[in-house]
Amino acid sequence: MSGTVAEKGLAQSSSVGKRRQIRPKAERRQQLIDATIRCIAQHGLSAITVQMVTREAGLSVGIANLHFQSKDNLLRETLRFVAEEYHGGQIQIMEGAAITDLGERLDALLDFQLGRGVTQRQKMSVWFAYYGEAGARPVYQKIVSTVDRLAAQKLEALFTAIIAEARYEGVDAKELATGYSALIDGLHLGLLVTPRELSKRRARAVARDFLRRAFPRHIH
Amino acid sequence: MSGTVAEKGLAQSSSVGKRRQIRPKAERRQQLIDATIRCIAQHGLSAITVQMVTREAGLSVGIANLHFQSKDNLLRETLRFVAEEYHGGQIQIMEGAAITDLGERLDALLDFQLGRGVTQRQKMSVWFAYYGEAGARPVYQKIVSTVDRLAAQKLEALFTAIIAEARYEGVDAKELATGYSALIDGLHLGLLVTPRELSKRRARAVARDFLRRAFPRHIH
DNA sequence: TCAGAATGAATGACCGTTCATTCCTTGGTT
DNA sequence: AACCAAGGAATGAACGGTCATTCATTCTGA
Repeated sequence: MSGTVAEKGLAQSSSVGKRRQIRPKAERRQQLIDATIRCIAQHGLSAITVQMVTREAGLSVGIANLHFQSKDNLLRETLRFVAEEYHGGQIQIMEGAAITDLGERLDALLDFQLGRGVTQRQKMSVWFAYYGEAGARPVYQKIVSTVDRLAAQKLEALFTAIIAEARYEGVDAKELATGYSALIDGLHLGLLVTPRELSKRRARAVARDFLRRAFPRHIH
Repeated sequence: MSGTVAEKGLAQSSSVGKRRQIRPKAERRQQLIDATIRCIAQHGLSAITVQMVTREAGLSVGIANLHFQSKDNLLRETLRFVAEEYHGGQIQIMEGAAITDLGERLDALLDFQLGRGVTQRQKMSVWFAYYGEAGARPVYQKIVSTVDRLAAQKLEALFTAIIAEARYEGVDAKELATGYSALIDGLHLGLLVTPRELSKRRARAVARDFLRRAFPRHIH
């Protein structure tokens, strides 16, 4: 078990090399945020400790307060990172010039939202851990709703374009966008809490079904 | 401020009457569970302490361990209570003999799921606080998925009956039930995290729209 | 050589849990 | 009716453990 290879284990967690390294501030911050994400996924937001996070990052305790001033701030910045990553990915798809066909764009969005990257237990755990605290912590609420609003606007714009293109009738883009977003959130929750009942495959089918019902001429 | 009236404030939290009272075990347990719900909603699951809960209940610290053995167990039992309350309400509507018309039954279900009782910030906060920890705590996952499965079966049965009644075609009851449940969960999340963006009225409209699209002859 | 990044033992605050003690409540006795 | 134990529900000071944070010290890299 004592390998002479593998100097840096998964994210330098169990490095035997004791030699102290000096790295740029931005890099250390990201390193700590990544470790925080892994810890939240494994132990939950309520069980997390600074010792746990810094050990996971392969660094000393004091480093957390050196770069983030407080544990509270580290958690806030971690949420900001996760939120921007998720919503940034969505917006990239919705604004990207690579795809011109609106139906394909919808497909790409669904693939992203229920694909490998996002639906890892790790990511979803973190996501909902913060949602759970949002009711009691206005700061979290604000971070999430800021990025959320932007993504919601882009989605509504996409739906509006689709409706115009195929002249769908009796469909309200805004209401549909709200429904679709809620559906995706609910499916993520299902994947997290009842993975036995809901497979990724089925989640995709359910979301696709929702879109097909709304835009039959775009989704097959 | 020193009222001679109002002996029992909101749930005996700030009672000046120091006189010790002895009450049946079941009543004390419920009293503590109620206080726990209020505390989770206000401070979040990760900030909760036994002192906080027992003070909210207007009792002494030791009482929590007397009736629940440990804080962990108190939290578990609180989740069980909330989960059974919510799913019990749903099942009552879906099994109740009072309503015979299937469309009305659907309406009643939607009213319950997005109505006053369930969509209080308090209830939703608690609900998602536990969901947030479910990724890291198998016990929570199990409690939720147990009651969830039963409700999902009843919902699927209701949808199957509706489909049979009006001979809807190209609709899968199971898939639709999964989608509807996810939609409701997602809307609850929206009401909790972005109440500015999503009003209860709009949440109802969105859910109703989903049902109308699936069962046009039952929902108007 | 030295600015400042990184360390980790030390500190004080707070948490869950315990249990010796207090004091209702009940039901049997006078 | 009045009284009195006995049983056990309720209390809260005390305890051991853990946590976030600090800062004197060490060490690195330019």
